[in-house]
Amino acid sequence: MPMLVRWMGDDPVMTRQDRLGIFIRKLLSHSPLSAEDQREIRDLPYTIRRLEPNEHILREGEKAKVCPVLLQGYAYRQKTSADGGRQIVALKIPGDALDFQSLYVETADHNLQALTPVELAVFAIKDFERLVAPRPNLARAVLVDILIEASIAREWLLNIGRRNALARLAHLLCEIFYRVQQIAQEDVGGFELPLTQEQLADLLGLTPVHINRTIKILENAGAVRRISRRLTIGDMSKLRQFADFSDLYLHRNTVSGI
Amino acid sequence: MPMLVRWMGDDPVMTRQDRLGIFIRKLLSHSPLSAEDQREIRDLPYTIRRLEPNEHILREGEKAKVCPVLLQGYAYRQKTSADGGRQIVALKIPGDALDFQSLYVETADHNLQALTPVELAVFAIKDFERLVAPRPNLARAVLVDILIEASIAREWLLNIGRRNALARLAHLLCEIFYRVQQIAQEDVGGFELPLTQEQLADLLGLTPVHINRTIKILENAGAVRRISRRLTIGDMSKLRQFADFSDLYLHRNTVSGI
DNA sequence: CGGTCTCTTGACCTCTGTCAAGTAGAGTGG
DNA sequence: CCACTCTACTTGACAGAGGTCAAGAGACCG
Repeated sequence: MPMLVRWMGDDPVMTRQDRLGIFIRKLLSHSPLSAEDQREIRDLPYTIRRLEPNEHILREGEKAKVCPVLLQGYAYRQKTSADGGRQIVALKIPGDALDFQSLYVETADHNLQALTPVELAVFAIKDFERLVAPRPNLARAVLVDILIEASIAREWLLNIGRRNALARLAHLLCEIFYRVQQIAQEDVGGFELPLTQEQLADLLGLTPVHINRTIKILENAGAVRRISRRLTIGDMSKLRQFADFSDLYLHRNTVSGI
Repeated sequence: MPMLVRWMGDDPVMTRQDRLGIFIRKLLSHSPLSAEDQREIRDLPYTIRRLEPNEHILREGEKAKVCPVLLQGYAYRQKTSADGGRQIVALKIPGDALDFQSLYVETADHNLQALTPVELAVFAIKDFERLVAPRPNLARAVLVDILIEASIAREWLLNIGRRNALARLAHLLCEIFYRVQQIAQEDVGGFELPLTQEQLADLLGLTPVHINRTIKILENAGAVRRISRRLTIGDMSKLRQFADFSDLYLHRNTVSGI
């Protein structure tokens, strides 16, 4: 395992409550929660589930019976067109709740799968609902989480609809870096991307071959580095220039109300 | 005004409460609301605001102070890239709430503008919050509304990322037809699109010239018709074939729980 | 009836896709 | 430690969908 997961703690000393720390940190990054709110989350019963890359967490058309939160690894939402084209429509990183949607809507409209080996904390929907319903702060945190994911989807629409391959790739890398940085407890300066070029292609509406060519441009410009096959950020400011990146759409610590 | 707005009622006999009917109908299309819930909405104070095409309802970076609902006309969410590329990231039709997001998040991450001449019902955020907070059914309806918009954004990602121009355009036309049909009280068989080719281009990540070429293909196939400049559906089943369209992602009448 | 905004069309260009062959790591078994 | 295999990456030649440019034609509007 590369350093990417170091700060996610495989530490056997961690208690069950500790393991949810990353989830709480994620929620706190956009919503204020009282110490009691946090404790209530930590005290919620859950089971740990581990999946291999590309295993399904939820399938299009299904009804979810549980509420999974990503503790380790990456996951993605994916849809396919009739002619087999695959599009990844969301990328989830450690700390992200994977399926708040199923708390409120009957059937899944996309496939939810593990991208890397993942570890999930799986709550029962009933438990989660009972927790959130009477606590406005938590209900709001869930809502804000949903809204931020929607905002990211809109930025992706702009990215895929209007930016060329180079800017598109740079933009995605910037976003991942910012998001990982946000939930990491330490600096993630040189973190390594666990994405294959095929996955990058499916994220960006491009082909693997063109991703390869585009990475090389970023690499030659020094914006990105590679150790063997692993992609690493070389020069963030260069990357941002390529990307036309602004983090406004990530809504970091910009909650209204309380 | 073409038949498109006929069923939206400019009828002067309509009371203030009546005018909100289309909003309630939209909410009912995905969430059950008691008669009392509905009355509470109708009794909420609001002001009417009319805007011309492309006028801003909300600007990126701003904080909304009101909660607008679209009564007549179309509106859109839009983002631009550094090199001036414009992408429409959401299309709103009569009955749609335009900005539930601002109830929960500090700053707007996109521009919200009128596409045609529009009529808005504008609620005060405070009023709306006071209405929704103690009513779980209404809170849930707001949430489901937000989730369905997010689902549409994901389908658009697939559409723009993986479908060619022909399927892409056909898919958008199918979606608009289904959505308009859903809130219309009568059959909207031959309804006319109020979109220019440039707007279609900005919706689909294409150029106006290519939209023009693509419309002609659909027209020659009989999937679409044109009277002067106005686009009309010619043959829905053909259009669906071009589009690889399934309406699952619109989540029509598929709510979980109460 | 001139002005303006769309739409239309053709010629040409280029970004990205396709195909195909080859290379390099990572893992496995001997 | 060395084959062997599998998967991912790399590269080049070529193709094609969609973009760009530019000029002209239709609508619509005062």
